[in-house]
Amino acid sequence: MKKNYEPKDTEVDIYSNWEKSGYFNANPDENKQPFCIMIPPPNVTGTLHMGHGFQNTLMDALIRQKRMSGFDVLWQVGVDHAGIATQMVVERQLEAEGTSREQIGRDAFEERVWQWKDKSGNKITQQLRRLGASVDWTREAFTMSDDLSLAVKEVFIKLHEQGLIYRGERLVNWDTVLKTALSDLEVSSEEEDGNLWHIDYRTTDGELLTVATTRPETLLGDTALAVNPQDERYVHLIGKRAILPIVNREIPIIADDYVESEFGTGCVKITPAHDFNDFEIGKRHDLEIINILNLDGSLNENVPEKFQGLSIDAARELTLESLEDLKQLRKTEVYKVQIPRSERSNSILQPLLTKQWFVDVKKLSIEAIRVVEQNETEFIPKNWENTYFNWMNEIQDWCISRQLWWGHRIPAWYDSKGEIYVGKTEEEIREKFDLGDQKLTQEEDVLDTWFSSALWTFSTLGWPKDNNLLHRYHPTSVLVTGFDIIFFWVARMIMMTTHFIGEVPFKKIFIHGLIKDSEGQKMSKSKGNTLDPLDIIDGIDLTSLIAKRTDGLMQPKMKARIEKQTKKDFPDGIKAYGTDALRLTFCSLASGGRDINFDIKRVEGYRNFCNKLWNASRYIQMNIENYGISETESETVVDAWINYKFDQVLKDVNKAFEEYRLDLATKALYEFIWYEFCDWYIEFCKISLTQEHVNRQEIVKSMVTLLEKILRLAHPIMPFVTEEIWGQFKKYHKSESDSLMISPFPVSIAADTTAKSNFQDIEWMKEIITGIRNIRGELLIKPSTSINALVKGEDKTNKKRLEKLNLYITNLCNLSEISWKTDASDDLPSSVFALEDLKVMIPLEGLIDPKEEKLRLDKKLDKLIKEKEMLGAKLSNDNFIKNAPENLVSSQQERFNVLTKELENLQSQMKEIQKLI
RNA sequence: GGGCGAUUAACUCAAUUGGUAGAGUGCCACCUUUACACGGUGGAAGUUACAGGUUCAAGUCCUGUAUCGCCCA
Repeated sequence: MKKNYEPKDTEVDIYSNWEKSGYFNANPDENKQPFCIMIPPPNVTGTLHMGHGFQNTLMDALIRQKRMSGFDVLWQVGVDHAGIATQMVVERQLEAEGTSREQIGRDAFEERVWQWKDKSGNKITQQLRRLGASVDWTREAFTMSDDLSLAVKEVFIKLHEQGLIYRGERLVNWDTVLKTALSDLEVSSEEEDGNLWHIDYRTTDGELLTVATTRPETLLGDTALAVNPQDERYVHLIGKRAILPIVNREIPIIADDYVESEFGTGCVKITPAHDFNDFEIGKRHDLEIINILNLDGSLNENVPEKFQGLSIDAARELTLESLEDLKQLRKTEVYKVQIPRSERSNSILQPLLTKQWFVDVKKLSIEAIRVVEQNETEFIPKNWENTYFNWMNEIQDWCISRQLWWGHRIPAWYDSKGEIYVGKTEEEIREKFDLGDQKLTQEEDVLDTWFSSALWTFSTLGWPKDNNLLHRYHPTSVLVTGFDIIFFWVARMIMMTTHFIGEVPFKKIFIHGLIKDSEGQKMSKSKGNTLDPLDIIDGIDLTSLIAKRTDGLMQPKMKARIEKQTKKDFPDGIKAYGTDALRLTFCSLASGGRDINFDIKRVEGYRNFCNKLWNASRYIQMNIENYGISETESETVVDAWINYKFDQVLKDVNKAFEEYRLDLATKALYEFIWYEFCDWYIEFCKISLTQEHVNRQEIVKSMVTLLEKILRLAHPIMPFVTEEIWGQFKKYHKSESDSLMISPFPVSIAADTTAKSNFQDIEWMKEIITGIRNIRGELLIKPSTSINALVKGEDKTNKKRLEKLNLYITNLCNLSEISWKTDASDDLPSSVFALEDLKVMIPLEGLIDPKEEKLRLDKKLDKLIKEKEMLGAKLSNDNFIKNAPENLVSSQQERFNVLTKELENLQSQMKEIQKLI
């Protein structure tokens, strides 16, 4: 074994061995209980980011723990087709070739997308392999595959038959660059600098009123002015008519509660065709809806001629100029405005009235609410169900059509009169509706990618085909996802699945937080603070990291800032920490909070931890080489102690997995491996192995057996280093498995009373050792100086313990001798510490300066006296005795007695010390 | 405007039904001891944002304030 663990040497090979051996694959025929997780499908265009890394690490840990615990595990993998994103990628390619999708046509374009997918669409799945994700690659799914498309078609047609899908004219978020409707998820609304313009209107009676707006150009499509009905300034105007400037159209003045009197002038313009709120007001007051935009965002024929064909920006300028000329622009106020932008094209989105397809989700939501209310599916942590209910109770119809060429084309046909027919194929429709050979044209639109994702849990299992695996893996065991897509995905899966399958898609919903940078900022390309999980695994130098972060920025001016920040945060780039260190970090951060500030220093700590485990193993291996290994294990007090401890940790880890608290599982592992296994157990073994009379080979065997158990326990969270070590020890532990990842997870064994008493003996010894080391450390006694120690006390068990464990104590504290003081003579002036009724003394003997010892003792005494006072107050409080649980009272009383004894011992020694000063 | 969440050591995070606050990193001292300096031993460091309240007992429950963040309108 190398002196340091080098993840690079092993990880890729280990993974490909696992994959080749078929260990990841589900085995539905086996007589095992099923456990199933559906991966939240990443975009086919995507590359692995920290969120993926985090999420997939959690899933993989859960999956591996279940697999080792004897479940038939299915971790379903796959990607979604990412309508817009993918289309944009291929369009950019075409542009580079000097052509366009319009030029090559729809069929050829689709062909090109498939070509792109085959060639470049598997980047993220390759990256998942680097994380160690043990997904079943043989079942990899794709939302545009034939099987999944079949499910999409089936669902669409059924919903349409049931009257739950309709086509209608509604306002949608319209991207004027990409010329398509967008989902709410693709809209990012941020505050930007803008203006609030105050515009004068006149009523038909000649009265003046001023309206404030952030979008003056939309007045060309206004069909009303509105005020709050309670607003006394305007109450007399309600019902009158005003003249729209520039256009000179007469519009009504209406009253609506929506209007806030405090906003602007308290009088607002209403543009039902281009504002979501105004649209609702328009419906309430039966207002005319005038659409003034073309699909590309230019102004259409519904505006005065000089505005026609202008862009929105140009129209705004001309509107303001015209108002100025008319002397109707009263003032311009600087104002912060929420601007909704397309995450795809970064263009400002326009609410636009277009014909779209919608799902009437209100009816689907009833059952979806019930199953969560009645805990048929359960959010972890529980409080996320509030978010879910809030959204469900105010649910809006879901716009599922997109004006794209990449996606599931809507299975609807129109005849020449515009009648709609929905069905699987044109032939089927002709027959079903007896349409003869009249001309039919298929709907051009495709479906929202989320529509196919909503079917993910059952479409990937083979629905609607008969020979599907739903009976085995559905409902799936748990969904692992971020809270940001509870609406877009989780809620929609629950609706679709309860409606079509009649059961919930998953029994548990494990919601995790979002990874932010170490300062709590959201990671984003434009901020230049992203981290690539693979860079943490493989390492990256500063220059490359800066290049990566500043490449292809939307705002080039950020470059200098990003460069500076990156130099500050990562002055030496990022070291290669390996996958296990990253996974440990992710798991340790999975505590249920909603923001996770990722600090690279935590990774370093866990990298060191991997190395620690590696080196402990290396030490054991050296002993095998030195002494050989027996078939039987030693059964010493040390073995009993560590096995007892291991069992406790195993219980903690199991509990943590049950409760989805991987942070606690990680913590338990870390503390056990480092602080018990390495710091104590191996140190004890070192000492045992120096003894001539012991059976060294048996001790070595014990070490190997324990190590192998530890590797099995730790494997789900740190799979690579454990598998590597396990493999190196295979010929010694002789496990029947071919691989650690398919070995059984450790099982708890009931400890007997001897084991418990042995356990307590060692715990007692650890305190003695720590106490002596504490004196050595604080009084700066050189490690190389051998000293004497005396122990005095009444308890006979302690005397026996000391005799039994003398060897360990003397070695680990570098004592020449530790002896039980039996005679009644006065104690020598000593440095001392107290453990219950014991007094452990290190005689000064010119070794220790009494003044130093007095200082040290003063500090200890202070602490103990304070604690004793506190306890005393508590115990003399009748209310405490009366109300507190009995076991607490007795334990506090016990602690009080111990303190009293310890203080006595320390104080008597203090007197001796003071004589010397 | 409505809802939700956060505020704990210098930094990043823990703390099981209320029972005397713990890790990692960093810091200080000592140690180059044949597993590991990606290490060992010891140490310092917190008025748990603030102000009230409930309770024998509050980081934990309640009310209010401040700051920050997210979602919805």
